[in-house]
Amino acid sequence: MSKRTQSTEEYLEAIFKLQRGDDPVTVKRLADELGVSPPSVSEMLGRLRAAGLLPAPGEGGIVLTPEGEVEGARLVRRHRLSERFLVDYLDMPWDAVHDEACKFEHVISPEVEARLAKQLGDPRTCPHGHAIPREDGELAEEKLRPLAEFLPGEEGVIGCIAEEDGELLRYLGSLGMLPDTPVEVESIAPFGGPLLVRVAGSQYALGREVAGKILVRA
Amino acid sequence: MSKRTQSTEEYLEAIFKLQRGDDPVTVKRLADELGVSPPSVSEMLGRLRAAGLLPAPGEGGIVLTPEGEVEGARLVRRHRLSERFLVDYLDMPWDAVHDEACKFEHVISPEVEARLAKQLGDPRTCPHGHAIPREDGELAEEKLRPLAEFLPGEEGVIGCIAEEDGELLRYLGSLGMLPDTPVEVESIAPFGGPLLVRVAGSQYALGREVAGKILVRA
DNA sequence: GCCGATAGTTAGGGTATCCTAACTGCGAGC
DNA sequence: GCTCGCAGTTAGGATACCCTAACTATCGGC
Repeated sequence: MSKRTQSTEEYLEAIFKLQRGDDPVTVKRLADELGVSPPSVSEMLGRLRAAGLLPAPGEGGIVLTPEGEVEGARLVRRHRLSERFLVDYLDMPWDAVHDEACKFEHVISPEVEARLAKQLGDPRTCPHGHAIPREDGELAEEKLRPLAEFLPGEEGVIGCIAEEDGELLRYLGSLGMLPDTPVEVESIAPFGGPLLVRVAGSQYALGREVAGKILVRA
Repeated sequence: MSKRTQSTEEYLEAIFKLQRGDDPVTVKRLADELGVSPPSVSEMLGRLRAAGLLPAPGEGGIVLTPEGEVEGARLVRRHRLSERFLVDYLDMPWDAVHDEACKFEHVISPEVEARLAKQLGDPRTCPHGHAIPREDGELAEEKLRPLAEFLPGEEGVIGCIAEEDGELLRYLGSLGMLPDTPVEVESIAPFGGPLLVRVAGSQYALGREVAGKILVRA
């Protein structure tokens, strides 16, 4: 009733994360997210339904049951705690920890999870700024706006980076654009051109694409 | 050429460990060690041979190739480093860490391994006293004698406990019989009876079975 | 020198996971 | 209102595990 395979956990987590977005969760999106084929997803959804993690047969789209929700949150919690651990204790660069944490999240028992959280000082966010769900699955989300939507003159504080790709994180890190850093949009070039932003006294030109990944507390 | 499944790694590690004993490694012993059936072992041995971790087809019994040897040592290293981490950083009891470490050892990358070792102060042994192989696979083993072979009046210092069962470890822990603790055999009851040992000023009666699991530096 | 026990392998299945190819079914546009 | 395209499922197959049952082969006695 409770030992999930690693694969099962990966699907659970992916559904949980997609579910928090605005768009409905589809087979296609899951397949893309997990890098598998649509039939593989269909098949696994069947197993998840059988396990009571998704509502039984026909209806309601792909939405986790309360049980699935809790387990998904738990996995996200372990993932983000692992990232914090890798950065805070092992001193790894923030752009390298996502992939490692993907493996760790599946081997952390409740006991280890609890001790790890305590030892890390019960962190509220991962190194990329995402909130860490609580043990009971509660996830306090702030409403954030992509920097790309800011108007010239607006300012805010970086909340999180909506991207786990190491390349981008390395780039942003080199600019000092980490969570909790104040930013201001100074001007925006027309025709989809770059944004001129000011960070810690320096000025940088950011493409719209990149600016869309930077979520800011207004 | 280099991504092993978890199962493969478990076999590798088991062969590595059995290989350091005096008896030859057999299908039967592996099956017992891993809790699987002999045919499953045969099958996996075929895969290990195909992967170059065991010598090719017919000859030489079950002995790892140099490559297999290094990978096996590496897994043992990760396992024991994990145990140290769980005890030293997360404060877990020494009798609970083996099972957790069995899971961790498969998700630790070379990068994480190196940082973990450094952060823990490059420990030489696991919490149960077993030597931790070096990165290159070198494993410095001391020659130890089971306490059960000691004669009355002999003394020594506990080297390691040859058992990962939590029950026994909990018991020994409660007696203060941890690695690096001095012990003396005071007398031995005849007819396979218990040994009377002195540890840190207290006297305990240990069954032969238990005393055989306590390996001591003479 | 044959006999039974034991180790090991072969044969035949089962599950979980993945894939590609082919089919279904629904809505958008003309 | 028909058709094309895309999402999703079904069908069929592969691989890595694991198992039990049955066969082989080998070794210690007598």
